Amino acid sequence: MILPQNFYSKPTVRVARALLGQVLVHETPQGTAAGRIVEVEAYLPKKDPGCHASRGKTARNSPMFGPAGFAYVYFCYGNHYLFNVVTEKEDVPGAVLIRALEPVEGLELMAQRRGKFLPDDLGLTNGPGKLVQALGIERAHNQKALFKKPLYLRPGQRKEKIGVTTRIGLTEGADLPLRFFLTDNDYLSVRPGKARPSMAMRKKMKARAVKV
DNA sequence: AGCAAGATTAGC
DNA sequence: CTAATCTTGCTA
Repeated sequence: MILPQNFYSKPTVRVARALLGQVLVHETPQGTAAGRIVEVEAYLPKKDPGCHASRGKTARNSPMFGPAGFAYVYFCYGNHYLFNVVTEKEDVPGAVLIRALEPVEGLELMAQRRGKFLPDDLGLTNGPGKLVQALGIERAHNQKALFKKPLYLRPGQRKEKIGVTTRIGLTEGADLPLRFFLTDNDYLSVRPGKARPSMAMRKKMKARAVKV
C-alpha cells in the first residue's frame, strides 16, 4: 500500500496533520528503512514569511511550485539535508517538512548510516537532518515522486493526540503555530517546553545588536 | 564576484 | 556554548 498522489494535493495544513502516523519508507539495495512520522511543520503558500517560497520562485525552491506528492530536498547549514513533501496544486508553493520519525523497520541499517548510534537510540531519527541520514535520503531525491517506490509513504495508524506549537529554528514567521506532532512521543526533535532560541535567531539578534 | 545567512547537529 | 560547513540568493 502506497499513499496516492491526491493525498498530497490539498491545503498544506490539512496534509501536515494527515501525515502524522503515516510511515515513510525507503527501499535501497542495502535494505529497507522505514519510520512512522511523529513531527512535521507546514510551510504555506500565502502569508508565511518563513516559507522559502515567500519571496517568489528561485532555483532552489522551484520544487515547491510543482505538483503535489514530490520531494523537496535541500541543503541547510552546510551539513544537512532536509526532507519536505510538496503540497497544494501546481504553481501554489506549499510543503511539509518531516522533522521526526519513530523507527519501525531497518533499525540496524539506520544505525549503520547514522554512525555511532545504536538501533534503539532515540537519536536515530529525532530530528529533520537525522532522519534524512537514517533513511539514506540524498540530494538526488529532490523532485522525486513519493507515490511510488523506492521512496514513498505507507498508510499507518495514529491514535495519539496532535499537539501544535510554533516552528523550530526560524527567524521569520516564527510566531505561526504550524508545527504539528504526536503528543508524548519519545522521538520528537524538541521536547515540549524545552525549545531554545535557534542559532539562526541568535545570529540575527547579534547582527541587529551590532548595527544599533 | 563576493558575502552573509540559514527549516541543524554533534562535540567540547 | 559553539564550531562545522557549503549552497543559495542578494548586493548588507
